[in-house]
Amino acid sequence: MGQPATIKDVALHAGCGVATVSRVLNQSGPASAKMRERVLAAVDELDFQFSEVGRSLQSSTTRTIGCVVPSIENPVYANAVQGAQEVFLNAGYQMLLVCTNYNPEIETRAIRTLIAKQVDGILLTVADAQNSEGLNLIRSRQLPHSLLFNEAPAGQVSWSVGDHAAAAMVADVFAENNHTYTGFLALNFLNSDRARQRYEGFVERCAQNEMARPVLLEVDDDGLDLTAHLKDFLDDHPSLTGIFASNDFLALASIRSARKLSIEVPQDLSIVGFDGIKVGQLVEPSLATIETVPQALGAGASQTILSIINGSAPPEVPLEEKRFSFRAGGSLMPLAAESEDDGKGTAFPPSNDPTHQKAKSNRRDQDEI
Amino acid sequence: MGQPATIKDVALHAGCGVATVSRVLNQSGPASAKMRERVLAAVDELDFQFSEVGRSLQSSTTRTIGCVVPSIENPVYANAVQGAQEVFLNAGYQMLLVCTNYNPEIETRAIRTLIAKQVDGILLTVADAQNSEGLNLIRSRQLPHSLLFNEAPAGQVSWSVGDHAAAAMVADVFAENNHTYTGFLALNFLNSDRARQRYEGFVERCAQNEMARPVLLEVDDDGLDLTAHLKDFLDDHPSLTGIFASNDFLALASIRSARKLSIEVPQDLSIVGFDGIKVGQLVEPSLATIETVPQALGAGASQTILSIINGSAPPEVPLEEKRFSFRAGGSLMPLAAESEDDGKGTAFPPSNDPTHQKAKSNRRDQDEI
DNA sequence: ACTATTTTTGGAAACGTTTCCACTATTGGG
DNA sequence: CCCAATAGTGGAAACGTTTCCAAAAATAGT
Repeated sequence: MGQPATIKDVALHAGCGVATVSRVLNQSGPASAKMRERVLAAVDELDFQFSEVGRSLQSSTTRTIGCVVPSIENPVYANAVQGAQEVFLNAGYQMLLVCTNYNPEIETRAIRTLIAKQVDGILLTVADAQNSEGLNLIRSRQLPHSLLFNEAPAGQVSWSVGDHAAAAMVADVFAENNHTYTGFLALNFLNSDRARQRYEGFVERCAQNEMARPVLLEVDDDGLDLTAHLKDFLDDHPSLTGIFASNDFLALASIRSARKLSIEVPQDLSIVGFDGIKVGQLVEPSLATIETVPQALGAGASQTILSIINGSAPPEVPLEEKRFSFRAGGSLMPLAAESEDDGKGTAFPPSNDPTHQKAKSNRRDQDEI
Repeated sequence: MGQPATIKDVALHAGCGVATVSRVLNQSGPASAKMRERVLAAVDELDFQFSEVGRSLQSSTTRTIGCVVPSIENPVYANAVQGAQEVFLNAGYQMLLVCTNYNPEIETRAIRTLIAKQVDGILLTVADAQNSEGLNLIRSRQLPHSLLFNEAPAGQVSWSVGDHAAAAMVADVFAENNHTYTGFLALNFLNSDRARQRYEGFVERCAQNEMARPVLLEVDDDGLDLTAHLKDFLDDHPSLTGIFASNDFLALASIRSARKLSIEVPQDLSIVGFDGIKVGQLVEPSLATIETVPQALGAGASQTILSIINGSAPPEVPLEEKRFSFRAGGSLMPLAAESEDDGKGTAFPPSNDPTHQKAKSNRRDQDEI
């Protein structure tokens, strides 16, 4: 058995024309019982399976979707990709995955190749949605696509967390807990429009809350040795009481580094993360963070692509409050109010805010231990 | 601009035959300077790109590799997939990814589709390597492939951790730390031959070390509420001093649950994980675990496939000691020796074992805090 | 200038499908 | 028993490439 059998082999074996084989197997036309019988027997005999390549050429459809993300080591993307691939698989599509490692060059090349492979659609997270060569290629070919995690430039759909608003919520949380001097810890600031949007949202809302302008600490490598950076940073800014880390790993690494520097979290320093990865709830202190729903976003974006393909109505992007929420945790501690009304009132979030209800119960959960 | 341009359009535009266009663009034959000029101009004009589908049909090669893994929510698989995809991308291959969710049925169907799509090779982690329908399909078609994380049945290559031996090493570590009564905490025992092999390796080596037979605690859901399970388990087996969790998440969840039950880790109960995920080092207590190198395994398995394809010598699977090592952590504590030589000698691993050197330094690292 | 060579060129087949269309059996009605 | 429908069948074109091969054009050698 050298080369895999083709439809011609089957036809020969069954003593009929290829058209008949096609009709029988696809049930796309009439066929007598005997013919059906013989064809099926031949198929069995030869272990025949259609070549999707031949089919694709003829139908100019590949039932394949491209998926371009920075990296799946980040559980946020991993979850999103998993959600997407599940939707695609159920719809009979396969997914070509490319990780760009936040490298715009790889991004562009990958998109080129995907187009050449004639994917039926592309799901993508680009480094910079405002300025992505690949995205332009996709647009100019009118290929069905959806952005994921990027805010869309114009009135286009995109399945993103709402980084700006989510970061603003963190500023609010800090404010409610009487933190005034905060820092923003960023990784990959240059190559990620997400990080920038979080920063902007945070800075803006801090200003509105009459807090000091957050100090930016940018780290470049993904290692775990934040200690030196953190030390310098805190030495330079001794009045800092809270740090907003642009993702949960960074937040956990900060907690670890702080511990090494004999800085207690949350007593000496509060830390809030972003993403809401699973382990954040398993650690001690548990991580206060913005909880997001990457799998849902991935699934939604996939459905958007599918509906563009088959012309049905695309799903609505959920409201922002469905896309993120604040998850309280032991890494954030209220500061004693230094003015205004009763200290306790502001120290704990008001109970009429559902978002914070969760926060509260979580905190109690912890105190039990 | 309706349909994308084909080579015929280019030929028409350039006023030449399609063969000439093909030659110019592929640099696969002679072409005069003027011709080259004209063709290139036409390509530019029409924004032409070759259709890989047409090419695939003609070359019976797709430059696509299938990748089948249980899930990429698990960082072990995510890392492996990432490593693999990088190797493939560098070699000019794209990767079709399917997550099976540990479901053998999806696994089989996915492999069928991949074969139909004429992938040039398949990288896969199956639920059960001894008994995988999909794997048989691949074998019978002699499709280049490599197993990942599964131990290969016969003398076939497979890039696996060496679960049996790694689990045995955990038994040794428990023994060295004077733990005699241990438990094995498993998730997905039924659907994963890896978990079973770890269990076997652990049980066997425990016997050799004259420890009690480990008690098996099987949990089914992936949630975080291990508390009830753990309580029942420890009530049933009060003499237990150590638990080997079949992955790090389970280990972290156990620590959390123990804390809720007012059981101190490691003072009252030692816990060892498996996989060596990044966060294990960020938490307190840090997680004692088997550290593995999933990315390297993914990359190696990919290279194996590539060399099968182009007939070059496949890379050697690294020795077991390169594939896993014990990483010490605060979640494991030596028990006071109840007999034999000086307590301290067995309490800490012997220093002539390189594996444990690392362990030791890690532990010191922690004590510093 | 005319042949012998070399360099360029384009037509056509092949890859594995689907589908249109024409053709051949089969059936039913008179 | 014959003709008109109808059901079943197969040939061929098309999808977008590459590549073989023959033809054409350019060059070189007398």
